[in-house]
Amino acid sequence: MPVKRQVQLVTERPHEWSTIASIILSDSKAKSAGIKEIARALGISIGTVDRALHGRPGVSPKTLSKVLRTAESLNYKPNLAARNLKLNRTLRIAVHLPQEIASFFDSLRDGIHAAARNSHGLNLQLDFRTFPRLGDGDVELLEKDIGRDYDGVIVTPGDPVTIDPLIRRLAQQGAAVVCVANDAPRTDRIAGISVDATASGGIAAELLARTIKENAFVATITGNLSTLDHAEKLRGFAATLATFAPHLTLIPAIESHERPKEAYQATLALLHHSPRPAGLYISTANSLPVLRALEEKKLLNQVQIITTDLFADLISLVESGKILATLYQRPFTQGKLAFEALIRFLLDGVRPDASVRLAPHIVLRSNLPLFLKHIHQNGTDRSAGNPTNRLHAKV
Amino acid sequence: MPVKRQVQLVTERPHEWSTIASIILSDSKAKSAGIKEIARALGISIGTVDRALHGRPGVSPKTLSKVLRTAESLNYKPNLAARNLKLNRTLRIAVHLPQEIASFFDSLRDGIHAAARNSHGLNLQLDFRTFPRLGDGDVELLEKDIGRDYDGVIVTPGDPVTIDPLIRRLAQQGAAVVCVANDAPRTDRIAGISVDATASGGIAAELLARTIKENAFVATITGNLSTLDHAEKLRGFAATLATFAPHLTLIPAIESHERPKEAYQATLALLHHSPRPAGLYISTANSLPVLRALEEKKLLNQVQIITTDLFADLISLVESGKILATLYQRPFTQGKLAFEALIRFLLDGVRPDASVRLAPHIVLRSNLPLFLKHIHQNGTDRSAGNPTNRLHAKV
DNA sequence: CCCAAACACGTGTACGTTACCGATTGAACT
DNA sequence: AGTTCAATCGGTAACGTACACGTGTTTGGG
Repeated sequence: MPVKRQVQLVTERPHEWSTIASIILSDSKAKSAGIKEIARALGISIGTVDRALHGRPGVSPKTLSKVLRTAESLNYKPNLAARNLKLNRTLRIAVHLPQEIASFFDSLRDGIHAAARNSHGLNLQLDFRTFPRLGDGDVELLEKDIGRDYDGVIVTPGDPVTIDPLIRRLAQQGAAVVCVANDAPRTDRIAGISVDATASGGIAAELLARTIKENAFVATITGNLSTLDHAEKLRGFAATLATFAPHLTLIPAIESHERPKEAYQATLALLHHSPRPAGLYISTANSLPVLRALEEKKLLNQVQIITTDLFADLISLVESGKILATLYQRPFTQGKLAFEALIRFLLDGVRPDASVRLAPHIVLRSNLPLFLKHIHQNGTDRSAGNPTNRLHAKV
Repeated sequence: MPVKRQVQLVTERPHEWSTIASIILSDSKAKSAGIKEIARALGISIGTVDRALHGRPGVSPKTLSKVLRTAESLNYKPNLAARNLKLNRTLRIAVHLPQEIASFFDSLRDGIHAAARNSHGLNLQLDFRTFPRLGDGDVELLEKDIGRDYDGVIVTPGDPVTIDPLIRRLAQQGAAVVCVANDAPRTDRIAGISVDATASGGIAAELLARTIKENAFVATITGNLSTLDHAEKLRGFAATLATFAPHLTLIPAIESHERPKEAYQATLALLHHSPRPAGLYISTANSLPVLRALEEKKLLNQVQIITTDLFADLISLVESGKILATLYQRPFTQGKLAFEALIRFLLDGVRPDASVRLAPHIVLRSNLPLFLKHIHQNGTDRSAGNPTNRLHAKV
């Protein structure tokens, strides 16, 4: 059963909790006392102390202040184990992620699992919901969970027009919503965890600028400029280019709309541009059609390429130097941070930073091996190996 | 009071715990039962069930197997809150870190704090020990803690000759030791968390190789080649250079022994090398004397520089492009991971990977802003602001 | 002045688990 | 047969907290 009321109560009285938090982390010299000790110290009953500490009615102002004072002086620290036992709260959390781009979202799920594993001593119910892809089935699935009284929801918002109202309804209903991999800033979500898209574009531009020394053209291939993430990447790219790389000229962005064929043909068209671009920034994870076109034209070694994210097919291209760098968006970390922020809010009432922007990892040939252990192989191994093994492998 | 016996017991019987872990993370459909339900189902007492589940003596083999079977079928999941309440275990953990290089180790401490904050529902005692610098006071401090019966110790090992025996004694005594920032592989530490030094060197070489196009010399300035970390960085640097950058020639490494004056003068001497090196990799965090020498000779813009770590004085140099990149060793993450691994071992008996090698962050001009929030200002603000604020600011 | 309402506070129970003390059994030995 | 003793198991207190409920005290209005 969910614990709405309790959670809200906690949220309403943050001062008590922040005090407690600091006490927990304080020096070990101070022995922490329980509710019983402070009752005995004041010669009153533990019931009164309990009411006073929780701001419940039925306690006179004098005793209230006395209790609070001696609680402070005795270094009162609530025994969370006892509290959890008594309340028998089980946090219910739903996770809505797409199936598509498995290399990304499987790692993200792993990150959530890893964080959940670390939350000892509280029993939680984690419901993973999977829909085919962003914009395809996500709305229906999320709608179903609205009435289910979840304590928290982790979600990757796709189209703001359809998803934002749902998030607002969830929040209004009392659920804490954390966005991951993409943000929905115009909603009541308590946090959005994602990679800093502007910085991603900036890094791509800086790397190209440092690699290409002569005057040249550079191009970008993106997914969909209507999504915030892709637009910001492009803005960051263009801005850094304009500021620090006057010798590079930017060709207008090409949208692939995440369709392989369109990406492939747009790339072929791009290569006919005169003069041919010397650098290329592919800001969507769907880079394979683009790379295939380049390969067929034997231009993989002529054009400096920056890609996005990391998956099996990219590895050899980075190893061989055909890709200058790829910007890894750290899905594992994103999932872990999202879960931690959610739990911390639900349990301690601490509001996380509204938007957490991670630094993408710059994957080069020389540090590539460090990232391979995070990479999922092709989807087929999903059934092989028992769950325990998979979890333990991802420490 | 420490919980040695309990912990060891758990470690001896990992099968039970891994089963439980998988149950916790399993689908929500399966309702989890308590010790009471399984006792009732078998018509025996909860005392017997408890003994059976924990492998304690006094249970006949038949009932033992019966209990284990029905525990499995009923999806038994121990209520950790109740367990913690009853046992009233308080984990005692000591953290031994140097004072020096505050920008690094303060962040590391913050990471430990952040992870500790996330461990809800268990009361732990965190004792931070601080000594002046590696090799100066660390041995004495660690020796004092050997008899104190800690459950776990996080330590940055300096000189293996003096520290390794202490770690061995700690481990033999029952404490779980996690090394951080530097490893002590020839001991019984359960894990070592650090940045992949070989990759760091490789990245530095690759960045220089991609930036410097013509035939040239490159140099390295390191701290102390006798420490594993610095030696590995240099090996990685030389290896990548040899493999991928035939146009760059490596000047023999210069050791600063972490002494500013020595570093300064060695740099001046280096700049008289003919031809003057076009690239420089400073693999120690003590890069300021080197940079000062370069500045005085007006060569900051002539030489491509890769530094190590990130602190206040480096920021403007990265911003202005005088430093090509700095390799950030992510102390916050190191501390967080070290603590998480330790807790997971103590509570669940899960042995972490013996050595975790993090990927360093490549900090360029374009992604520098993303890292500034982790950077501590100059030491003076340490006293300002109450602890609560500092903790909450570092979400 | 009295009764009741409002208020202040104490008491008791339950949460699930562990640790401990007895109770019961059965076998071995005197 | 009586005694001892180990093996096996049941029963229960206690961990610290939350909350419902009961008791005692003050207040206010008729």
